[in-house]
Amino acid sequence: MSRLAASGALGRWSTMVMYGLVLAAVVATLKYVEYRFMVKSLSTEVYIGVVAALFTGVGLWLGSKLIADKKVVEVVPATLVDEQAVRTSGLSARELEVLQLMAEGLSNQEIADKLFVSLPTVKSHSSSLFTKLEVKRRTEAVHRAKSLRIIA
Amino acid sequence: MSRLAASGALGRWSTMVMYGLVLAAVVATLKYVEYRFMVKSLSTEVYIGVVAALFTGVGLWLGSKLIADKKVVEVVPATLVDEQAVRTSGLSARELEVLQLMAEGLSNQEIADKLFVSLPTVKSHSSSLFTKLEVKRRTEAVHRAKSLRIIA
DNA sequence: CGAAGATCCATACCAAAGTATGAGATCGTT
DNA sequence: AACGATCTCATACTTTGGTATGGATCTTCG
Repeated sequence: MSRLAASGALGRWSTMVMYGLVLAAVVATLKYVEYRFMVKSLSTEVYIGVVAALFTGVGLWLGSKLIADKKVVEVVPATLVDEQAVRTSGLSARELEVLQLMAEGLSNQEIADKLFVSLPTVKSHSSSLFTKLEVKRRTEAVHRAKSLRIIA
Repeated sequence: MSRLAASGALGRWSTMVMYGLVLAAVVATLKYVEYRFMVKSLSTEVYIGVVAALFTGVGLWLGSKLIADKKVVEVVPATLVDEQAVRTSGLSARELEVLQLMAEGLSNQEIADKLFVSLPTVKSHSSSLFTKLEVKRRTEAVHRAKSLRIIA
């Protein structure tokens, strides 16, 4: 939905046209005001101020149309893993696997079966994994890993 | 994090000041260019065009700073508890407390200390809690409770 | 009032988790 | 080739987790 909205909101082409038209309209309006009220000497600074304000608004509007939605698509998956954090954690591939299965509530024996290794091996991975995450228990490891976005 | 970024990114006050300074700088620059290159008649339209472009950029930038982050805070809280699920689970108040502390990685002893009860009491709550959630281990309980949105 | 559920605690016992130590095999890199 | 890291496994031991059983209050509700 967001992706469609982002790309479909405004084509590059029509955006440019609209843009030019708005600019022209602003200038025309200012000239008109100047003429209509016989104010010969509206200073350049005033023009610039008005235009600046107006186009800040335009930029804001454009931003909400083009950027906001895009940001959402970037942020929503933030509930997932942060590759950077995974690398920083220093966990090996195997340790990460064990950790993920732990998070799903599996016992060491079940993990061993699923990975086709022995129970001592899983315990070995567990211990080194706990050390790297600076925790003492599996539940703590899971909690920390989730808060660090190392696992989903 | 997002909340801090959203409110701390730009104070209303400093925003206005920056804004005025940028505007002043732009006008000054244009005047300088006009003087420096003896271009007496840079038309008002050119000024306006430049300023419009610049401040569209400013608006865009502001938008990305202020709007994007705001979107984030709207999206994130979607991951909370489902009161209905909590009631349906049949967990008592105390069992729920124990479960929540489990999810934070605390040991039974730590939970006992935090709730000012004995270790056997916590074990008692744990066991009945496991039965109600139909699990055998605390890690499994936490996993299930989270998927059911019984806990955050 | 009496039954039901919740909370609290205890003791005992078994299962699982975690630690310590050591060691063999593989692999990529210096 | 030598080194470090990873993966594997084992054995022994300690700690924590979980079950079973039972008992004591206390509250709520029909």
